[in-house]
Amino acid sequence: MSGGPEHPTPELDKRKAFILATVVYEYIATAEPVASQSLTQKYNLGVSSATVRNEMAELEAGGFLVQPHTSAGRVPSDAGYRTYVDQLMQREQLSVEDRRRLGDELRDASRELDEIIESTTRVLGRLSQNLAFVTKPQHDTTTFRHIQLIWLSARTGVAIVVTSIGVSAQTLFELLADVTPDDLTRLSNALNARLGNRTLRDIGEKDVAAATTELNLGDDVKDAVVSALRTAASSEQPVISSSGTQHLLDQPEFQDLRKLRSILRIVEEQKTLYDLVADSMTLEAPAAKIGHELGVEEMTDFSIVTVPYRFGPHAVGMLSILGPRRMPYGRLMALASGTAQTLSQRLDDVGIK
Amino acid sequence: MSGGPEHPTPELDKRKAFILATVVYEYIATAEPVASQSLTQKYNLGVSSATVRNEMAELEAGGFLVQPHTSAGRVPSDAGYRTYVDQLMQREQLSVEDRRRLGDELRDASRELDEIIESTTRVLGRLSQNLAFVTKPQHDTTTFRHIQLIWLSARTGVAIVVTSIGVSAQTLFELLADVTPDDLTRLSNALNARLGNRTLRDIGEKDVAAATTELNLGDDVKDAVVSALRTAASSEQPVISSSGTQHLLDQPEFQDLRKLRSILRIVEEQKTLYDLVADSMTLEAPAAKIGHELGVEEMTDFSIVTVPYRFGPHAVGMLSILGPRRMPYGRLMALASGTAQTLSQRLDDVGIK
DNA sequence: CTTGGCACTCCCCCGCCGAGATTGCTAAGA
DNA sequence: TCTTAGCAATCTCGGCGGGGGAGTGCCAAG
Repeated sequence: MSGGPEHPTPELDKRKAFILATVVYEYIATAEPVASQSLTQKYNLGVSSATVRNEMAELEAGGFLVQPHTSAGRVPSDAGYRTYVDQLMQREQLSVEDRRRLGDELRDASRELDEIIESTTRVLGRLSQNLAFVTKPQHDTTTFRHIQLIWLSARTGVAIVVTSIGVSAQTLFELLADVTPDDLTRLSNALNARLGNRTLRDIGEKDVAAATTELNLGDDVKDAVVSALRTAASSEQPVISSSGTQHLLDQPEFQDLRKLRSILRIVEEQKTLYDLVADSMTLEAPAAKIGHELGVEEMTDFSIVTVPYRFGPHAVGMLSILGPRRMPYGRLMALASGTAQTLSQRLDDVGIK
Repeated sequence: MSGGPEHPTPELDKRKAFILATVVYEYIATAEPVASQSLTQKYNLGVSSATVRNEMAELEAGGFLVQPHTSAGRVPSDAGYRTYVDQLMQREQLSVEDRRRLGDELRDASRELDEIIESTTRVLGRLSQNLAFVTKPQHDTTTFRHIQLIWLSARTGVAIVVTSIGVSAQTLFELLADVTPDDLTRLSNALNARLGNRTLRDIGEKDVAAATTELNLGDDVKDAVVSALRTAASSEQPVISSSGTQHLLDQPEFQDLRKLRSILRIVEEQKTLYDLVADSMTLEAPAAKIGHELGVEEMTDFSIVTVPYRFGPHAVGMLSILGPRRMPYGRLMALASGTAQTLSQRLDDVGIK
């Protein structure tokens, strides 16, 4: 311990690192506190259980392990998992089996965006044996393709916005003054001519205003269109598809119902869930948030693995797996990555060139 | 048992009926087996507990009550609940409190169909303190308002169908031969002229064919339109919105996780759920299915209350509450009815005249 | 037919105990 | 200085048993 650097995560010597990694690995597999002796028996450590005990005691002092009670084995702490994920575990590739099932199950998915997302979520839930959730694509970086204003009555209509990834929104609108079907058709045409091939994000109010004033239409019409485009770009409360709640019940740590109740509520509410993963949208690699890192009291026993998926060059949504802290990070991160890749691929296939 | 009538539900004399009703009522309230003595204490029966015991023994022989074990009180059987619901309980009105909350929570709901359904589901889940699920409207009895075919590329496009209740479907289509934007516009106009004010159900393939041949468009175009209209009329797998799963965890009978797991799966799958309530769509009053009546092994501990909601003159969907068999049928049936009424009202307000 | 009384049954809670697992510590050895 | 064998101490967990209590069924009297 003499020359050790004073990092927040102090450097671990080789043996400690190996022991920590093994404890985490073993605990993930068995859900039982890991004893020094079982380690020396199962793994070839080259030292006795007494030595392992000493090391474990130091790992506990360093905050990587905790003991449920005096005469029990050790269990990883959040910091222990973190170190494991960041430094110790090997990055896994998607297993052949998983890759096959992923391909199989998504082969015959429909071409409809929503159904693609839903079926991807279901597959991810099933393969991960945890709760999977997927945010539906944000359209703000996708390319505008078409807007159609449909006349329903003198003062009502529907606005439909189509982007390169599909139909992104339909909005009912009400106007203050009468318009004719022809007004709306001409406005649609004007907007389509003007806005083509730009990303939704880049389309501003004045682009719309230019079209409406040209056609002598009121500001109420302009506002309706702007709001339709805005809704299309990103719904204020992003929608999440989720699947696999029942798998959580299988985890031994959730035999206690209290832990489950709040999770179910959070999953239904969606908003908290979204906020938890939102910051992972800009990342390249899969990210794991572990226990307290989630910053939500009720979720300290859970972890979330998140990875963005893309449409074209931009990340448009995220795929996540929610499970016990004791989750197989390596496999799930590989699985999430692989699924995200498959999904991105599929969106590119389906997308409108 | 000699001269007893051989009805499936034998006639109950007044006192038996009252005792059965009270046992059910009491068990619903307490979730504890009901003892003869507690009945005579809490309710003014005018007879002693010994008499009640005799009556209870006969009710058990008749299949209305069961005893968890020899020295326990009685619990209603499915038949007991059924008799209670059909003959014994009083039809409740929506309580003032519930009516107020219903109004409050749905006041500021959006005008978008999906959001109306979602928020109704959430409110129903919250007020019922059980799992609520609502089928999204079937459009086959709603009136056709508009179809718009949007050109995306020479061989792809989007079909949007608007009915009196809102936008009912958007479908991407692919064609075998090139078409121009103008082709699609003219076809849209032709279809709109031809199909206006008919219900989706009444629109047949030949109506579409008439329009496409008139414009010299191929059968692939016709098929695309027909399939869009068909999808709009009724999606083959009806979508269900659900809310309140976490309330099930609060029920004492579901402390056993095994019962919950299968329910969660069923709720996620949606299909079973839909099949269970589908036949209640044609009813006027709220219907209850109790335990075994649901016909699903994993759901024998549950009951479902269902009531259809309408758009205009037709039932278009259903609102259901899923909870323990021991649910307050009277209150929940009133709540479901009231919510359905509110929802129907709201759809009529929002619907396109 | 009703009712008070009573014996009987069964569940449930609680405390107790012993087995087993695992640790920390100590002292000897490399 | 690090490692290791040995050992006492600690804590959990499952099983066992008994007491309390709730509730029933039955009987005999009203």
